[in-house]
Amino acid sequence: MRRSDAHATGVRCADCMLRRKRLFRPFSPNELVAVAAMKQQHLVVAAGTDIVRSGERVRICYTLFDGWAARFHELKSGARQILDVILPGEAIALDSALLGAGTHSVRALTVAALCVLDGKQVVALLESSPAFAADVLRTQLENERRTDARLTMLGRLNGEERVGYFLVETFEQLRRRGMADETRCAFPLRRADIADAVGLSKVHAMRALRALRAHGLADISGGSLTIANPAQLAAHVGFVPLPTTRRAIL
Amino acid sequence: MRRSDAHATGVRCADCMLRRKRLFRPFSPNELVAVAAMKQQHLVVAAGTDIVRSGERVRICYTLFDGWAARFHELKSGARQILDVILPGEAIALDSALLGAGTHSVRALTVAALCVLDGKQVVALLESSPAFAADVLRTQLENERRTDARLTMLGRLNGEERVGYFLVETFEQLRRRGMADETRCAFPLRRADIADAVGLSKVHAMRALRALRAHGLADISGGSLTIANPAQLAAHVGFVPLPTTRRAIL
DNA sequence: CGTAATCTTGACCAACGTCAATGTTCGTGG
DNA sequence: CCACGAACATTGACGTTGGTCAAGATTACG
Repeated sequence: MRRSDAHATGVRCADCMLRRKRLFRPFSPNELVAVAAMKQQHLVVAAGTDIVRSGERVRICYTLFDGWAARFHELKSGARQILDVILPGEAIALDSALLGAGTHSVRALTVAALCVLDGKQVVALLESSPAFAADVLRTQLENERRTDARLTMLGRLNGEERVGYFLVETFEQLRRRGMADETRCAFPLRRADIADAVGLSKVHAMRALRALRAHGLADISGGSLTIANPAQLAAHVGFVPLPTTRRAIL
Repeated sequence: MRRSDAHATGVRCADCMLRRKRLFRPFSPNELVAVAAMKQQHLVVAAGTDIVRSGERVRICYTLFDGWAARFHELKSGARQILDVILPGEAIALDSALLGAGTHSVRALTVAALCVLDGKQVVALLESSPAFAADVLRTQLENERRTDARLTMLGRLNGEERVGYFLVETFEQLRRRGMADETRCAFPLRRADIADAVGLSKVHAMRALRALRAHGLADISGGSLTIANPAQLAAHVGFVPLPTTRRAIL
């Protein structure tokens, strides 16, 4: 990461508002101590900063504290595939702490605040606290279910449906974090990001957006997304929200 | 599952040849005892049998002992997306033991032998043995990396590349299990299965296969797959084998 | 106020899906 | 051993979806 883009601030884990959200698993006092101990610093990076670069072997992982980021692959051809959007409370690069050099990159989509965690201590906590390890596994299995659904979206839906799916799915994730109201949320992604997430060219992603707008299903303008009837859009594209489980947060 | 398709046989975990493979993590004696205890039966099911059906809430999971299976989603439209191919040693429905009712189905592609495990005991082992839980997490994170690569394949490769990718990826998985020689392996999938795995129609999957054959990259005939030069095909489609890690096996 | 980035659209071409017909394989019963 | 049917494989023809190129409009920002 380009440290020039970063500066440190301070927030105590015990005071962290994120942990209080219903979406996340409450922490035992011991675990909170362990997590606070492994937290090395609090970083703020500019939009566009690469937080993690594929292939780098760094024994560090992160929790996204504030802002948006995207996990992605970049092909030799220059094409990019966004694997998923990372929202506050999600772990970043947990895999590289356990498996070594990562296979994906992560880029901040907005100004982003990160908690920096020492990978070795994360592994140590996982290997010493079975309840915690089991909860992280549960969270990871839930991620797999979300990814399975995205595979199906990419393999089996047409352009308009893919974009619609991506929008409701993201909207739902925001809603669970209290970052969206009934029909509206912030949406900082550019058209090219949407295209890279749903496997379309930028031009065709545009057309899909136009069609969704024409059908009264979704509209992006001025950096915010409006979905008049989320349930209807979900039904239209076959999105089924996963049952809420309390996610592990580092 | 249709029990009529199934019958019981017996194989002891301690004698299991699968566990001896380098691909899998060796077991501590205690863990082996715990796993042997949670193993309820050994089943053999016919090709085509649904081992797990999406939405079913069964507190049971499986280890595929022998044969091939596929994890898939089925849309209301009747379209099917194969999420991945399951080979011997892989866990089936582990997610439903930890998260409840599954979101995917699993179907046997060949005659398949399964170890049936009691979900509650699996969870108990995970929550009591931190080293084991961490290893299962590692395995799951590795699965995520494989799935990430598949997302990229679906989103960014053309038909011929997608089929080629699917073939080498599967070939590599077989090779690691000692189920393939240098250029050849069994390949029991039908054309429709390939199409459902790579997000193409059956007709177009056929054309992609024809192109791969014409280019001397891959050939399927008589139930077996030949890849003259796996490294070349891998390079052609951008497949990068993951570093081998010892996978947890239940 | 000007420059660069992004958004938006039209025109045209390639990739992919659908329909439909024919060939091939394999299992079953005679 | 052969006859038959069912499932699967293969291919052509044609329509639709999505990619590419290129240009103009709009926005963000110094």
